[in-house]
Amino acid sequence: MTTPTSTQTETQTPDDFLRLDQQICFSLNAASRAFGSVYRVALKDLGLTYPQYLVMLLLWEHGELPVKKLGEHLRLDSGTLSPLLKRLEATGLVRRERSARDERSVVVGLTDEGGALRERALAVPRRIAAATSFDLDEIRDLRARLDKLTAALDSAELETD
Amino acid sequence: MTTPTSTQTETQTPDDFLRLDQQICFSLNAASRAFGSVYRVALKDLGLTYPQYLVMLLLWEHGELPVKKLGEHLRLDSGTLSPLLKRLEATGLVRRERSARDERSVVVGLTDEGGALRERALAVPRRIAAATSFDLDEIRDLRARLDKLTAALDSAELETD
DNA sequence: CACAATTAAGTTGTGCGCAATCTAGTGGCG
DNA sequence: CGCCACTAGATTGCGCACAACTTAATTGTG
Repeated sequence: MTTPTSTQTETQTPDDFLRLDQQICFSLNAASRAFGSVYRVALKDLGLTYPQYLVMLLLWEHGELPVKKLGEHLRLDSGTLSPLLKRLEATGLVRRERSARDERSVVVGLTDEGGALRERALAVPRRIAAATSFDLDEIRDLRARLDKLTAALDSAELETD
Repeated sequence: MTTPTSTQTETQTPDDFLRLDQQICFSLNAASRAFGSVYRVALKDLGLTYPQYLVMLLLWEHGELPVKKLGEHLRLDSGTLSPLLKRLEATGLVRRERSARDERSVVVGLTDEGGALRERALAVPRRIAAATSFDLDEIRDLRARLDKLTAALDSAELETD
């Protein structure tokens, strides 16, 4: 067993801190991956992965966006987006062209096929919502907490400490 | 802009469902990745990635475990664990040997170096906790909700539907 | 005991996430 | 104009997550 000998003094590091701290990030991770499995099934007949689906959501909403903007919305850099977009282009859902105004920028838009896929994607959210068995208020509340947590982590990262 | 023409009838799929549903899983994902960045920094001088750190936590707590048990605790299969453990073995923190009782099983244990690393790891939780700026109750509550969500997603997945 | 079904790890292949680096275009500013 | 800092994307390399498959050991059942 090797039961930790909880020192329990006023200062830091009581022995089982090494379990407590694991909790929140691990739970987060586990939930995220569990969602992944559910989305994987729901998105299978659309031929999309979850990150690809997120890109398509943005394009369905905004019509077209430069890679930079996609990255800002999704918190992803070009190292992740470039190959992902290349795959979406290869499957014919997306079109990429360099902006005329700024030759550095690449604008991503929908092909007809990509636009048409939206119809079939409308069934996805309901399937996901059913799988969570959370009501909308619960979801909203949880989301708010998570966003607050993310913001805290982001700003903590900036500090040199 | 292409503002969706919210149909708003009684049935499902009001148009912007395609944004709402993104929310919870995306927030989850974002929080998980934000944690990843913070852990990456905190674990850097230990020479561990976050998943490797989780394995070490289990070994520090339990002494040694078969790969199967590690996978159950972490929700990971051998496809992920085998190469990860091989890397930990290569850096000298971990020892792997086939069980004598069941030759199929591989038991993972700590080397002296791996055991010694625990001392330095004790500083990690505090750094992480500081970065979240959440108090313990908040953490506990959030964790409970996430675990409930994960359980719901897991059981939903089993249903053939 | 023999042999099929099950189980534990490992392997292979794909895609994501991210750091680090590279390329090329843009925008100052003297 | 010429040079330099900056910016947008792409590329490379590594590790994780997971599906699908392989190999080898074990268990159960006739």
